[in-house]
Amino acid sequence: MAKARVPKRPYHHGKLREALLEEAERILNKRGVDGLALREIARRVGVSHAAAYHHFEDRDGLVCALAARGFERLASDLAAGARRADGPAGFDEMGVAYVAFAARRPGMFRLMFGPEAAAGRADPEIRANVDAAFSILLEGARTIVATPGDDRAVRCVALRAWSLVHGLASLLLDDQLSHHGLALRDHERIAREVLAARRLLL
Amino acid sequence: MAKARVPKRPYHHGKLREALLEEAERILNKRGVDGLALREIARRVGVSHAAAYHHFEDRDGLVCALAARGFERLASDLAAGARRADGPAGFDEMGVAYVAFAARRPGMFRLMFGPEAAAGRADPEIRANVDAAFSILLEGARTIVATPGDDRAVRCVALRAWSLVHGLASLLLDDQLSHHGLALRDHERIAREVLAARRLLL
DNA sequence: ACCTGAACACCGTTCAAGT
DNA sequence: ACCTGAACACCGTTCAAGT
Repeated sequence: MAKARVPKRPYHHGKLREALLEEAERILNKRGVDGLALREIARRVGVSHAAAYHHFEDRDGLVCALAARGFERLASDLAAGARRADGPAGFDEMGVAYVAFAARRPGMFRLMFGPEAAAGRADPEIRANVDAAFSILLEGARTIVATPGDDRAVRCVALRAWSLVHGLASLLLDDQLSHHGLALRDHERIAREVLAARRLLL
Repeated sequence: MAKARVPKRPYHHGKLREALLEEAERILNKRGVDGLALREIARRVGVSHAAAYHHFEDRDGLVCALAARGFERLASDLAAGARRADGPAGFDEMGVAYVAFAARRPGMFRLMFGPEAAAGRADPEIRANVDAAFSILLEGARTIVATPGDDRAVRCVALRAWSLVHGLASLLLDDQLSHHGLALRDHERIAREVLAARRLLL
């Protein structure tokens, strides 16, 4: 019998970057950004701890790459939300979708807006995804504003709406509301209640 | 000449807990929660790296103690804000004060609501301070609601207002708005603009 | 072009021992 | 009651060397 000559994994992984990001996201969902350790990710993917540095500048580089993916998904979730209803009601649905995104992916949500991804705010890949998400928000704001041509008014409404849902999502995730009988699991009902002030954002 | 017999610092520090917290806050303001290292804090206070464990259960314990101080200051800032104007306008001032607190102490603000202080949400010392801050918010909400006796309505307004200012503060700190011409340094003007929808929170 | 192992300078945490 | 030093098991990051 010939000895096992074929190594289980070839020296070159082939799609290590992808594999690292996927493993990272698994850990992110379970233990949050602070639980993300480059060495552990490499270990679990079955590669040396130094290998990751051929695909990311450093730990923050990987965090930024994750953030880029997050904003991509957020944009698509927001667009899907807007499609659930016509006109102004579609804007409410976007808000509900925003909070739902945070509730479904708390680790990712915190990572996207956290200080470790701050370096990536300038990165063109991330910027493009962030801008895409923001454009969807602007379009939504345009549908509820009295003068859709007034860009300043549209941006003001968008800022209020973003602040409102971002704050609600953050407070829910950070467990600040459960002592007032508002549980994370009821995020959809709570979001609708908070957004009932919609025409009041104007 | 007698040799220096009096040690610079006695074996027992006396108020080590205080000293550690103060040094921690200095670092917190400069480098954020992630920059907080128990060993470095001890080193700078001039004490062994294990000494801190006689005053805090672990690193999260120190973070929670910092959070308790933070909520105390937030409550006093909010109260001071409310005193700046009578009636409903006082509620706006509270919102401005909330955002100003975040802008002045970004590291502290993030720590207070971040995942590392999550363990402390149950701690009675922190709870008392959080509840004190929340009570001030509720009182403010009561002044702008049409039916101050309707507790449900008051809490709903409070939640909207809190979400709005918390979201705005977070987005400003996390540098999500600077690309839209909204700089952290203009936090007061921006907060007033966003809060101009006050009577619309109802 | 991509991956490895050893090395370095940090951490958090524990614990027996000192004052 | 409070503090120390050594020890352990982790990190992130770098770099010469391997394939």
